[in-house]
Amino acid sequence: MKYPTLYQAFRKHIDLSPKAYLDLENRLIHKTLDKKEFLINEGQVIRYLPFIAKGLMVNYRLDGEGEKHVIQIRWAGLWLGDLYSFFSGAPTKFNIRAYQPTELLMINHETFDYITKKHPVYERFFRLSIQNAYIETLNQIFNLHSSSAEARYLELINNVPALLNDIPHYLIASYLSIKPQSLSRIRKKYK
Amino acid sequence: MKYPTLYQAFRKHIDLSPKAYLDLENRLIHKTLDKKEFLINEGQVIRYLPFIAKGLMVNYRLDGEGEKHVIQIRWAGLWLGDLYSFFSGAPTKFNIRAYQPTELLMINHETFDYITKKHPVYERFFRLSIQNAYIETLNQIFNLHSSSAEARYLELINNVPALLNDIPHYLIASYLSIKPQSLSRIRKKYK
DNA sequence: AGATTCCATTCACCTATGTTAATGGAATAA
DNA sequence: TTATTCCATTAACATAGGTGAATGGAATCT
Repeated sequence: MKYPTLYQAFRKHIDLSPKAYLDLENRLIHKTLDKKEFLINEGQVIRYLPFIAKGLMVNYRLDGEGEKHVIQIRWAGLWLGDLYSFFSGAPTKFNIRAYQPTELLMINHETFDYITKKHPVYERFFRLSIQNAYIETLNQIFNLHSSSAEARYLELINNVPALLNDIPHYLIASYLSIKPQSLSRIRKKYK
Repeated sequence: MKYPTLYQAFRKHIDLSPKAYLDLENRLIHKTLDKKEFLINEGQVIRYLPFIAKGLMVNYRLDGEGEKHVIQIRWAGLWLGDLYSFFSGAPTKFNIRAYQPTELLMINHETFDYITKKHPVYERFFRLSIQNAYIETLNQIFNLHSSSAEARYLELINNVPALLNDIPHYLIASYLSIKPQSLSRIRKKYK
């Protein structure tokens, strides 16, 4: 078993035999990204379901003025990507980029079809994954509605204290939906 | 066929024979809600997947101060509810309420299990539905990040002009994440 | 019908965050 | 190493949206 983190990620949601896991593990595509390297850009079709084995990735969209808006920040142990683009074949609207040296384990369509047919428990896993991703974004909307930027900042660094050292602050500001200057202003209050 | 709207909703995503559709239609639970009647409240477990045949429903969450935050507004032809609560059995954090006389067609667990086993195409439909709901919320987050309240208002009434007559303005304000006074201020500009 | 509650609107004032510009240090490139 | 770009921070000023209070009309209750 080369990637116990991945096995654990599955076991959190489904009852998966080591054998069924290894059947998948042997088919994974391993990909390494340097700091600031892109996994995918707006307009491309994503052909993989990527799991972050190590590192940190940021998912942002560009608005009409070309301004970046960070929608997701994801780290080791999590999936990311654009499920819609993967399943529908439509070009993505997202830009997904590593901000630390990152290792990905990726499932392509062929492997996805194979393992969900061979081990139906994986089908359940991916349905649960989408469901969880959906719930998480609903929470994110609720937070944007109900908490101030300051409160969102405090919650974020409380949950993921390492974040401030791992990515540029302007990306954290963008994720919080404020400008870097405002983030600085908030941070000053807590020094 | 009693509910062509529902059949159309399925046909938008999957290739469904009338026979397979009728097999479901006969098992639907029909529910009528009065104006302002709740479908479900925070803390309850939702036991159905509801489709809106007629009317209009609002989904909101309460924050720590007891303030309502409207997360979704949904109308005829759409599904709603809390997929997470339905599939996991966990109590919901949402309050779902009709704001017009509403008719729902609901699928319970027994029916869900039956039709997805009998007609696997339904399985695909529900995976696509979750996926679409997920994409929609990602868009909602992007809009909250990238557009002003004024721009979000203009987009909303452009997409759903009837909304202003169908629900109280304070709910629209909440959905836009502003106060009713601010909505009035914006509306004044466009008279 | 009359009383009551609810709701949209307006106004004056307030606050959080945006904007523009400047600075210096850190990271990167030559 | 030096030059250059990038980034976090600060400050002064600008603005979108919040707050609290008042008003009048619509809807609901008795």
